[in-house]
Amino acid sequence: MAVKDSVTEQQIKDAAKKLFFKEGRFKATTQEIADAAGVNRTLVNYYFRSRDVLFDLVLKEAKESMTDRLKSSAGEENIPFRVRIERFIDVALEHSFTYPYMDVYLVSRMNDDVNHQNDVLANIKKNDDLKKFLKMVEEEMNRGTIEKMPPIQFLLNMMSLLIYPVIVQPLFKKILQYSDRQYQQMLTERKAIILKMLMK
Amino acid sequence: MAVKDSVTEQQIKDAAKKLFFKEGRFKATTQEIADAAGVNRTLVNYYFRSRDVLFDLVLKEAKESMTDRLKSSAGEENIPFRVRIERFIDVALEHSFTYPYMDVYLVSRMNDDVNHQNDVLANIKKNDDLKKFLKMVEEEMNRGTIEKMPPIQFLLNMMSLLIYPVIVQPLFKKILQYSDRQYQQMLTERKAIILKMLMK
DNA sequence: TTATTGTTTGACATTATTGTTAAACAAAAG
DNA sequence: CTTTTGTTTAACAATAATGTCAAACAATAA
Repeated sequence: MAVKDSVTEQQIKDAAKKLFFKEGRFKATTQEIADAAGVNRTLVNYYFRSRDVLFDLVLKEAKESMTDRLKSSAGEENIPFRVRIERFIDVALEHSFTYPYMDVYLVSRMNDDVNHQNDVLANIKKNDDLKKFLKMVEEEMNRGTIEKMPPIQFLLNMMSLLIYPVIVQPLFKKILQYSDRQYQQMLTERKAIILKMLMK
Repeated sequence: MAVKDSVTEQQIKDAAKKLFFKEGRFKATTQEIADAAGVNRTLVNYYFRSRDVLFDLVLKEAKESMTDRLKSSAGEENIPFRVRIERFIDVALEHSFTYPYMDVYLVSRMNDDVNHQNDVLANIKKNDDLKKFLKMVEEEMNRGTIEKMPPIQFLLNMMSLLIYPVIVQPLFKKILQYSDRQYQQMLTERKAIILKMLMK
């Protein structure tokens, strides 16, 4: 038995994630992924059976990463709502610096999946954290610290303000002639702006 | 000479647009496009030389459609800023009902292009309407009707609040168990909400 | 040492899709 | 009527990527 155990398997998955989420190379072939992992191409088939299985696995982990981020804002502790939102913004920004292309990968693939009846989306609905968060939002509206509206609209606003600028990063960087550094700086500036827009 | 002139060419382009922007089938093959247009597959090559030429053409038109929408808000007429924003929201919402997948197609393709050094993005920067719009935003901030911030952040906020919910439509429809009709309804409700968030 | 087990590799088969070409076709012009 | 021009078609070639398989390999267990 080799010492490596399943190091190779992890290397392949990590290489795929790096290509997708850090470099935005969504059309990477198995050959390119194998090269990035420094292994033979057929090992992708050996460990994951098929390209699609690997891709769906990576997509699943991206999806989980997203719900985890929401969890960080809806978590159990008894902290003020404003702090929750701040925490969510911090987590989301930090995440977008590490994986600038994950969100756009998600929306692209979700779209494909709806057409291809994959069930990657299937188990999303049973999301208790979402319900919990929406309930907190409603309470906060009754308390008067945020504008009254259907709670789902508050969630949409928050996600929009945070994630859209990350998704359109390639486009806007070109339009504004910003460097990576400058764009990140601008995203960071958004924390205060977003907070002001969300809270009264 | 055939009576049809270049009807076929238009049929193919329209079929591609329909598949991409209305149905979200971004991975459509030339065969599928030809089928949707009701013509022989090789006519795609006859009229457009290659698949990529057709795809880039369609992308270019989508890009123009986007800048046109911005123009509708930065246009010459001397109308109040608030009305401009209202008009932009109306145009954007209407557009999203007709072509629900155009925005996500844009961000997906932009991303590919950055990696593939296509120059579809090349001529975007010379966008006078953008500058004009940002200038108006700045004036409005001095007038005190909108919160002070770097004007580009105002633009980002507006685009985010409008377009993100359209981009994540497939995902959110699933999560919320909404029908097309319900989701559209929710998007329409956003007009008042977005206006309130953008203007003091 | 030699089985055994899991891993890695290269050669090959398969598949899917695009692009090319020459011939058939249709309609108007000469 | 036949020539010309542009359009359409089917057959074929080229390409690129995935997936399979048997053999080679490495390391431990027997």
